Amino acid sequence: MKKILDIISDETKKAFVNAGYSEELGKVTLSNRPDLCEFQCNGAMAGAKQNKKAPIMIANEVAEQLKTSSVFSSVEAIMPGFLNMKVKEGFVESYLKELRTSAKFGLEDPKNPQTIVIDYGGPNIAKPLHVGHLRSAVIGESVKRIAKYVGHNVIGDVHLGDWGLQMGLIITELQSRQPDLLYFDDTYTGAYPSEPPFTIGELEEIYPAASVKSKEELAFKEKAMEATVKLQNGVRGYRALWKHILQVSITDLKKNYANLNVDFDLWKGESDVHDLIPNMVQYLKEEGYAHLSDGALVVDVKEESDTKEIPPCMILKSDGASLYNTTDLATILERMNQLKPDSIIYVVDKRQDLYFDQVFRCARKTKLVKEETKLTFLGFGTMNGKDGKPFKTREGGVMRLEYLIKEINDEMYKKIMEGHPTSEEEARKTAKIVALSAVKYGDLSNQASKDYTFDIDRFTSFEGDTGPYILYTIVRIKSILSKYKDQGGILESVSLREATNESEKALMLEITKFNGMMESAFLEIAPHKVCAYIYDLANAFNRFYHETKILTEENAEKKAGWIALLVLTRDILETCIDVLGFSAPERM
RNA sequence: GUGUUCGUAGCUCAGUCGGAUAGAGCAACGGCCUUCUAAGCCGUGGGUCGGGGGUUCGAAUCCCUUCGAGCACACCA
Repeated sequence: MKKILDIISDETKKAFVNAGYSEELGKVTLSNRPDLCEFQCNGAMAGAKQNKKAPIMIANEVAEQLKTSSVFSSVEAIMPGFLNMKVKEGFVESYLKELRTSAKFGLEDPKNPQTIVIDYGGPNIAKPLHVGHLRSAVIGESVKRIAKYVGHNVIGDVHLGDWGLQMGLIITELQSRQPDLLYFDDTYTGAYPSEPPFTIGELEEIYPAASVKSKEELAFKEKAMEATVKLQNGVRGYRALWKHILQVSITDLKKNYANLNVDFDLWKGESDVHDLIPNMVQYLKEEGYAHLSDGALVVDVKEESDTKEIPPCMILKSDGASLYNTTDLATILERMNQLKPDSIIYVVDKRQDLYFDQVFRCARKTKLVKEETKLTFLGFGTMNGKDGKPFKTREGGVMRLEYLIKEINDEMYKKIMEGHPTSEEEARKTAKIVALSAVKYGDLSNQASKDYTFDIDRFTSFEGDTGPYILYTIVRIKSILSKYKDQGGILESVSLREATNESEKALMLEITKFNGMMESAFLEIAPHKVCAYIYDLANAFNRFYHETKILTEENAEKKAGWIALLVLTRDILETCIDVLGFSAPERM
């Protein structure tokens, strides 16, 4: 269905035309003076010059035209030429009634659904997740869900870092610890065990140890590089070992991502495109795109309009090895072949801006992507600690994501037990849900591209503009609805009524904004708009709640109308938090 | 050095691609629970939108300039 602003704008545009002015002047926006009106139109001022007329005169003429409108309850022309308008309660009521019966609260399905690949997560399988992975997962998941909700065909790909020197390091360290393993026996031709020769706990210890060793012992590093080449060349034992690493690590990653309510459609990694690289490189050479520069194979990506020097995109290092750019280009190639996306969105640290600029340009220039395919870099800012510097543990190390989440879960558990004591089991469960909302809302309510301050104290205090506040609002509504049912009310049979007071109308108007909000959150890839919206909606509800005694209302129809409004508010809030990647408990 | 992002209340952030008196939250202060969850609601104080120019009826928003901060700048990912 149409957005409410469009309906109102159409109405106003007609009035402008009838008064003898051009149509585009009739564009209506939300009021930025809610004390004066609900909607406003500034077209009279814009039209003053072209019509050589005082803006207030134009505004008056238009206001006159709108007097008989079925939409507006009042339209005032205010100096110097604002049109301040309020809409009829009945208009809002009928709009909401239609909205309530539509599939997505008034949001229309896209005319041309797109296939969108979202590349996010990007964990390194040699290392446990740390706080640096949080933003990509949280933002990417939300972007994915928003696009899905809007009606596109969306594929989330975790894009594992599973193919570099890191693998060689682990294998080499493993060999020095357990040289007798079958995997290192070149003469062995039988099948390898299905059980890995290490646990996730050991794996987590092996990599850092190997990493340190490689910096101290040149011989070890060389051996690791050798092992990497052997692995990439397909040496059986190494491949088998690598598969074990992958399997153990992915199991652990899935568990961690599941705790964050993040899930991927594809668990592809750099290794998946390894076999595509030789042909791709050959293609780039044959078509004359790539040339040698200082021994490395590069593609020039400079453009006339550049205001700065853009270095060429490197395809192969001077030693012939592939690198980050290579696998990313090959990944684009693979995605184009297998998924044929209209759009690929990368949710990556914004410091990689230049890299992706090079990769995108290279992919376009060399026609690895179709001209119509959109490549988008959604760079997110750094997660800083209270001191404004990148987030660290108290000891100054990198904090594991698991520990961070645990810390917040525990804090939340304490809070719940202080507030509304309940069984240990339920409190733990609720704490987990609320904690996740605190972390995710805290992240998503900021613009993705900006650095933001991760302040555990602030996030666990959950007052004001926070995830828990949103959940609290939902829980309040749920509580009323369940009591209504206890009274014998039937939620399915209630129907909306005209607003009878200011706060009720304000709540209803807030609901009408849902479709427009979701549309722009998708177009602008901006989950923070969803946050801003539900905060406003929750505020509108809480004001209404404080003014209105719902369950004790004697007029049954009136009460049912309010219940219908609550159901709608709850459904929209829950839809929004689902799109943000968290959920609400029944009680808290 | 070049480029880039940014600078809004004491702190953390919004500000609908030029509109009216720049908004929230936290912190401070003052009200509101015998009645649907007080993790809430209502109110008070707090700002030369980094500085200076310009564009126009009108600028936090657009342009120029200046100061300050972060980040990036081919064989790492």
